[in-house]
Amino acid sequence: MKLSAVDYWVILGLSMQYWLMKSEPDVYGITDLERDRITLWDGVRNYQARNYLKSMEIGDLAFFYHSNAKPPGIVGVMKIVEARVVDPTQFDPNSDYYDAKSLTDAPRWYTVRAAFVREFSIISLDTLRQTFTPEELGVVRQGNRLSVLPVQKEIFDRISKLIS
DNA sequence: GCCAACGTTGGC
DNA sequence: GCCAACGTTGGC
Repeated sequence: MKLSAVDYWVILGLSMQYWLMKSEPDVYGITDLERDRITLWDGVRNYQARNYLKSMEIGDLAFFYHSNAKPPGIVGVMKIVEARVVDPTQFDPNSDYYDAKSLTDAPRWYTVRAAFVREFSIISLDTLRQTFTPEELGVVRQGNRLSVLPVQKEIFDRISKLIS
């Protein structure tokens, strides 16, 4: 019997986690990730989002969400391939994400490496609003600015069924 | 381009 | 520790 990685997770009693991560397609979109295959998710400078990034584990899946897009929405899936990576841009004075208050021996900003899994036709914010309540899916909440959000397994599965 | 939402900063 | 001012996000 051949076991998949997910089977091992189940056997070990580990639960896989699911996420939604935003990026502006003009800055870094799903086609950029498809080209690069793997990317370092740098530049997050919000503590709540950082805390979610820190709790990600290898094998977790995340929806790729295009923000500031016409229309905004979910456009693909990626897989976390490296957890708790120190975001190097915090120490780079030439970076937009430079943080002068972050110390090299106590970095403030951690992130992940994520790999391209698939792209699909957009599940628009409009559709997400029609399908989910703000309690079920945080991204449909008005005024939601968090760029990294957890997604419950049940909701992840329901979104997956909307993929055409 | 507007502006509501909301996180962060800094004076007190 | 409070909260006003300010800056940013992100939909529209």
